[in-house]
Amino acid sequence: MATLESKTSHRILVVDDEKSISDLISTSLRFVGFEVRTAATGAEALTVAEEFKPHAVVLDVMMPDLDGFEVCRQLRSEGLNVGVLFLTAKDGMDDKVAGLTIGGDDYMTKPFSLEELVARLRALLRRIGVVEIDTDDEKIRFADLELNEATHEVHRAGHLLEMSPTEFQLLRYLLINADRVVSKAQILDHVWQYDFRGDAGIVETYISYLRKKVDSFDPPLIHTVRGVGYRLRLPAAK
Amino acid sequence: MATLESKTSHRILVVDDEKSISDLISTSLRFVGFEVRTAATGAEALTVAEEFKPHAVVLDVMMPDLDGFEVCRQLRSEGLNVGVLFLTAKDGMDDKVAGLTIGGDDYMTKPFSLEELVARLRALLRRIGVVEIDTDDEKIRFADLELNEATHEVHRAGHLLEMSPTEFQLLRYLLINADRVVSKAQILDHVWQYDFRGDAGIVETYISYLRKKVDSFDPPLIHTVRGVGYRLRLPAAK
DNA sequence: CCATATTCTCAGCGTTCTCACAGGTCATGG
DNA sequence: CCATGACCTGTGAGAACGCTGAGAATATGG
Repeated sequence: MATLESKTSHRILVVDDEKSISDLISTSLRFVGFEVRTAATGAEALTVAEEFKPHAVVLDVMMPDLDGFEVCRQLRSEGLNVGVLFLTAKDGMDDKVAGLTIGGDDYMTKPFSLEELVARLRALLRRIGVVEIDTDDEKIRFADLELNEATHEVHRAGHLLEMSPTEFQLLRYLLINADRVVSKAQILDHVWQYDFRGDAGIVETYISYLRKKVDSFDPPLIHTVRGVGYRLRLPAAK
Repeated sequence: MATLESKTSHRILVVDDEKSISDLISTSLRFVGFEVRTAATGAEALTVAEEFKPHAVVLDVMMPDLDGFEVCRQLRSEGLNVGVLFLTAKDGMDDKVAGLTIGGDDYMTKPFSLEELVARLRALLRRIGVVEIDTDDEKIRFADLELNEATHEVHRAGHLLEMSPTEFQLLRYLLINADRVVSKAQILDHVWQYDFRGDAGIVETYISYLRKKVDSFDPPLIHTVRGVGYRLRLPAAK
């Protein structure tokens, strides 16, 4: 309930020549409440942007016509106050990947997880000033559990918990969906990189890791819903 | 972030014939809160300045039509109380420019780092008297660590620490972003010269250098957030 | 021009993380 | 109560990550 974005939905332009990628991204972004438009080429991106006036652009660096940098430059020169989240291929061309974090911009390497994409995009909108700066926005809380995006810290009952990157992402996903059941498949789709081809059993392993850390305090917050998935909740006993 | 200048934003005119450079600069300056206008030629600079009335000008010395000195001269003859930060190519004419810094002006050689650009520009505005002189403005503090912009000195627990230029800049960047995680990519983009094409591993090396100096005292302040970046923090976060 | 400081690359090393697997435990339906 | 499938968790291999020393390359300042 807390995370329903019923208020102003922000406009995001997704630019990638691989349809499977831009579909994946746009579906996810729409689901979390953004208004999304897509473009498959740099030229198309500029055309669409002019009319759509996006608050942020998710932009593949490697594209057939104009590369991401050029598109970014032209967007900016049109005076749009737009944030850019660059997507770059992991392998090779590390040399061209310089200067992507100037201004409020950011970048991610493919493949990424959808959770991280959304988190980074929100952080970017916050920095750009599109969304009002509420310092609490950087924290997600549930009961006495608190996750801080800016410092990457997790506290439970005042104690600092050490978390690996994957544990952190998994916990964030559970927190965002607090009180709701999320299936292992959902978790896999959102928290793991989209090209992950392993067993869903990995989720059980990580839930186990999380429990050792998060639920070493009372009451336990991570609950199994047998046959369905997992759910973050407080014991009904009040 | 902590560096949002919500108060009076100062007007900066950026003059460079290379679009990629003026884009880079203006993006950075806008992000840290300045109001920016750009010009691609000396003639255009004069026109824009007349109407824009900038507090300071970032001015490339080498330009197709009028050179930076001539532009500067004409700006001054119009009675504008304007500070000038010259940009010069690495080779030659350093001495020619050096003479111009006797006023409130300053100069930097290309390529430069964005951190340094912003720091120099702020110092210049302070000297020019555009921004009120607050001696505290020249120091950045975190715990018992103090970095002085004016004297370029760093103290920890009362001890003076010797720092190389890069170490100083890196520490400043960490201090500005105290308590929040900064990635190696961010550090590279802000602290290193914009044409640096090396590995991000260099950041690890410099963090190591910094630790030997800054964290030879207790408690350690520079912390690694594995898989994400680095963070300046007090362990006091119980 | 030399001495020194600084920047940067690289590779070895230890640590942490990811993930598969497998045997144990538990809830549920018969 | 048992059988069954779902879930839990310890173990360990391999990979990824980060730290640091050594030394080459470069800049700096007398």
